[in-house]
Amino acid sequence: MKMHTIDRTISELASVVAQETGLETAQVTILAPKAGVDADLCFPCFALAGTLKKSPGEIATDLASKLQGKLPDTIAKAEAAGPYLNFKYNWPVFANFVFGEVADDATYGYSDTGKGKTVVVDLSAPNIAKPFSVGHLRSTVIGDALVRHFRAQGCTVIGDNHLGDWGTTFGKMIVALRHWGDRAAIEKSSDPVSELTKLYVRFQSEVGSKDNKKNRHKGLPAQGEVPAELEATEEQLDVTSPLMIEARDAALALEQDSPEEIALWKWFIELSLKMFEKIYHQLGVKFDEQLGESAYRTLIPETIEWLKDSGILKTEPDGSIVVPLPDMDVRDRHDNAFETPLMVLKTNSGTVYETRDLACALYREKRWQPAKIIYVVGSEQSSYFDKLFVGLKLAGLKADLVHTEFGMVLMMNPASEKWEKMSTRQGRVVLLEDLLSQAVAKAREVLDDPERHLHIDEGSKDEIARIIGIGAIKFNDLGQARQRDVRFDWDAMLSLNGYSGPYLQYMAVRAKSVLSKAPATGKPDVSTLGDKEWPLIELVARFPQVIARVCDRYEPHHMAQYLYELASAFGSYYDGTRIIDPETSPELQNTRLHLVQAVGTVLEEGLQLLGIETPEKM
RNA sequence: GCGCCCGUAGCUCAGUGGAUAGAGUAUUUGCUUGCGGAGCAAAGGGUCGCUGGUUCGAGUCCAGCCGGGCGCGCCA
Repeated sequence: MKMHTIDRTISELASVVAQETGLETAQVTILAPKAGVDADLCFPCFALAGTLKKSPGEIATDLASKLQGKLPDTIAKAEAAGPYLNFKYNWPVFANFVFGEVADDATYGYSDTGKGKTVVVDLSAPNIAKPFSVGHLRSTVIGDALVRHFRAQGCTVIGDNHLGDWGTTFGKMIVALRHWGDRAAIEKSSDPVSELTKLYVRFQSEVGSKDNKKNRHKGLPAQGEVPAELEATEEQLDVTSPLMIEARDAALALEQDSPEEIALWKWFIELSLKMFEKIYHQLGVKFDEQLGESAYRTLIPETIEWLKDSGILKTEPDGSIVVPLPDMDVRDRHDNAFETPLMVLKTNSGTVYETRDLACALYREKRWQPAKIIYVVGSEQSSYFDKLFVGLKLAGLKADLVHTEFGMVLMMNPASEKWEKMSTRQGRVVLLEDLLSQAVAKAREVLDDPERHLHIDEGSKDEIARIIGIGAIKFNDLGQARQRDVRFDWDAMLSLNGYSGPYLQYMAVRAKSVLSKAPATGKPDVSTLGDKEWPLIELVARFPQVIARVCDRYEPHHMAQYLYELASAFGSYYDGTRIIDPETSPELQNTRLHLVQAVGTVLEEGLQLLGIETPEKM
């Protein structure tokens, strides 16, 4: 198995420390010291005090002398600093290995730890006939970054855009179109999808709410006195209203392949896909599969059989079929009992989201035998996924199931002065199209600024502005931990400075610019380097660990943070050190150019892993 | 009511049970005869929501409160 210098160093250190202390190698944790500490790696000795009956300080001193002569080639010395055993790199040796790795390999940082494993990433998943929301943008951007990172670990990755193209929604759409719609007018409209959305919204408000279920525990008034902002949300629909019954029947007709309903459904899809493709093109995101929920409907009978054979199905008195989780003594990942069953078939024997997700998982298992299926879906669905995963495990699915949940996008409500969910009805909403085009326009403004005297020809400005603007938006999302709710802020979203995509792109472009004036040649001579360069070498060496960490925790923001640290260190170095300088020795200049190349490579590669492109100039 | 997520600088956020809690932004001040200033250097700014507990050691783990968000069968 391929092992990078930094991992090899740490594992060799752990092994010699283990030998001297009697610990298992796995128990020895070699850490990176805090910033400001004069050491490169360390081993805290506190935990040994009990078993060795000595103070941590004594242990550290003892170990420092015992390890003399047994240290890895990349470590120059071990010394005690209070209760810590600190290690310092043998920089020239360490740097030589790192330079070798960056140069010899077109894919520095990649590993083969995931070789032979298939990972399915379920991402993006916009809904047909609805706007492409900012929430789906999050899923797209985070999912795409995960796809790329797992690929870098050697996994076979299937990025699957699980389109929301089936279900009762389409019954609602069909009913709405029949009652209030005009097909020809929609076709002619400049934005057909938003016309469809209007029909959907009208359906929701016509049906209205029944018992204001959502607020039943909060002591708010019931129907008739419901505050306007709580009206007609998805959860409050009166499921017994005539329109709802008509919609469920239309959805059932669709499931039974009724030609009229199928034709309308196909038309909705056609209109929506046109819009989606435009967005994906602009974002630079591609999928390996784009199977919507509808793709799994032929598998429904087989799925029901599968569940039945596992003996976990139960028919309820109302005729619906469920997996009765509360009766089965199963627990969710937090060890909580379930309160409601997993719905499999509705009273009218139609399918629900759950049915199609069960079928989908079965399909994926059969087709790819994945080691993991990763669902990149908002955190509001986490208890749903708890149920689904338990159902799938009960039925015998082998793959590890992971819900990489992310927070929702909140907007400031000026009335309440609180961060709240976006609301179309209150006009407190940001359309994705506006977001993307404003970001690109802002980048373009900078490119057109005459004071910057950039040497960029007009013809390539559009593409560069797209790369920068989209980079800003993607980084804004990927730069922070995904679990948190995102507070939408135009300034932060469009920021081109500081902790931002364009800053990283800018540093990568600067590195390229230096190299275009003086390319690195031959081999670096690390004996010429000094204290100014070692921190950059150390950062470059850490890159493989960061990729592993992102995959380990499904958290792309670790890559974002690392790249910022690297870019920032390079920025300082660049400012304080003249790289192309006739007064430095040719060996030193050339070695520095190799360093610039290594930094540039990692920046560009790291951005690539986040799905962010690097322009040639900016 | 039950469950999950979140609470760290004015604002937006990082933070592997380990050494003096860090960035961006905003504010203030410097830096360009130079490889690109979308930059660099520096200053000020903290009761890590509160109270207990576990631990040699807690922003991090546990419990209970407080505050915000989300969810709790035939929507997706």
